[in-house]
Amino acid sequence: MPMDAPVGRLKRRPEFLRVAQRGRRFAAPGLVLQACTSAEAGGEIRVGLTASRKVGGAVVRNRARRRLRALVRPVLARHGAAGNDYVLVARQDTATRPWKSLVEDLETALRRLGRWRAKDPEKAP
RNA sequence: CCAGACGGCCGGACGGUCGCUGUUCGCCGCUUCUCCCGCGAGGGACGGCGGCGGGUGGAGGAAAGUCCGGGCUCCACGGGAACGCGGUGCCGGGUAACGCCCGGCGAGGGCGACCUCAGGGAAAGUGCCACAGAAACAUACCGCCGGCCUGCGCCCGCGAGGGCGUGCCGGCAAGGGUGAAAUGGUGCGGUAAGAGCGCACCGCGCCCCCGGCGACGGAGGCGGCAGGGCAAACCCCAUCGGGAGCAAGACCAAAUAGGGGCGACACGCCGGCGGCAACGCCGGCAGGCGGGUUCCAGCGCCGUCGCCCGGGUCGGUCGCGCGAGGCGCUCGGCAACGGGCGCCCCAGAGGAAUGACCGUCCCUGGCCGCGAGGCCAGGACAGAACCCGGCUUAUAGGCCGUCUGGCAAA
RNA sequence: GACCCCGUAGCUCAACUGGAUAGAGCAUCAGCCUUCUAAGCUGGUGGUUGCAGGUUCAAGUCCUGCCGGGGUCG
Repeated sequence: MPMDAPVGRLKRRPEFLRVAQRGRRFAAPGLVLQACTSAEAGGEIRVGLTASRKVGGAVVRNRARRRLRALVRPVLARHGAAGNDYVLVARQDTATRPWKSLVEDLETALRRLGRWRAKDPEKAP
């Protein structure tokens, strides 16, 4: 069983701004990932979710944010490097994109930002 | 069967794997205050927090727009009235209340079922009615008629006389023309020409009677028209309204700064003010502290430490889910709605949960196939933020009931 | 949560107290000028006045309900 990192939440506006300004970002078709090393995070990883009004009405925004949250446990907590703050930004296609594509979007985003963690934890030091 | 009118209802269904959250039960761990037992170490009770497991609940008919009406909370206010401002406006009911709903009246539209609209006052006053037109609320452009008449001019005629134009005085408002609108409409009589001048019918106003709680409807008589439109122009009349809003409001309460109290230690000099005094306040000097060190000058600060109190910010808790509550039956009422009885508890988040993914089924469309069927798309409008009653707006598709007009059959 | 303001030609703005073909500048089109272009001159096109109802003889203007922008306060 892979070791899932404990997941914290980003809630306040300064935390989002810090990740946006000091971190790296990668834009996939279904989502945008921003990542930033964080001393406050410690051994866990912290995640923030964002869906702006550009994405759609309240219903569409809620759906996009819920799908992004559903991505956190099976992908980000399992494969994301600990000690980082992540921000997942919803795009216009987030609510309608096929689920498999959305998973691949997040995986390639983690790889491109150098935050990919191997699936098998026993081989890691 | 076709076309249509009105009213009501639903707002995909089932299953699986992972999650979030409220509540409840059990077990485990930690634990402040309070209470109980114990000399004590400690144990227990009620709670609180965390974890695990089980049960159970978890977006809408519009949750939306914020257009009205309330509950609730705080503020203001002795009561009432007047003024101002804002809303509402046929009548009668319903309701906690409403600008909402129901039933009825009136006007307009539709073959019809039905739909749409709305108070009174223009004789309380002010104002506006462009252009056109003579004139828009007071009048006469063209016109019609009479008189002066033997006026004047022209023409016709042998003549008597006649015609046309024109001047003055007077009568009329029928016709023409303008306009959205021109002083009731149609017909007959009447007249020099006309006119409600007279008459009949219709309209209008007043009076009276009948029906109705009423808006109003109907019948009769009288008056002869008593005098245009706009009050979603100002206004008058009637009636309603104190202001703010859950970020209301209440409670708990870090760090820092500042305020107050108590205790310990420290506490010089001069001047002024108050006071009997203890003493307090102010100003100056001295003193102490502040730059890596020393001196001088300048600047800033002024008892020090400890404990406590109150206000208050971040933060947290409550407000916050039993209510003008749902569902069923029944009674009264044409209905809106109300009464009675029984059953039920039905979201409470906090950057913000109520879901993510997969499968089967159900609709709709396209393609393939002779066919059974298969494949691929799509399934509306839209997300609670203190809560109710309405209104308005958005909405794929479907279901039910009543009624109207046709066609066909019996 | 409580409010306010604005929507007029492709763009920027007018239209008095309701009054009749909704104006102006830039842009655009055509012509003149020039060897050509620009500038200049002349003329033209271009509007469901955000939408739907209502009041009125008449609505960009008044009333009601929507739609879309922008802004204020706590």
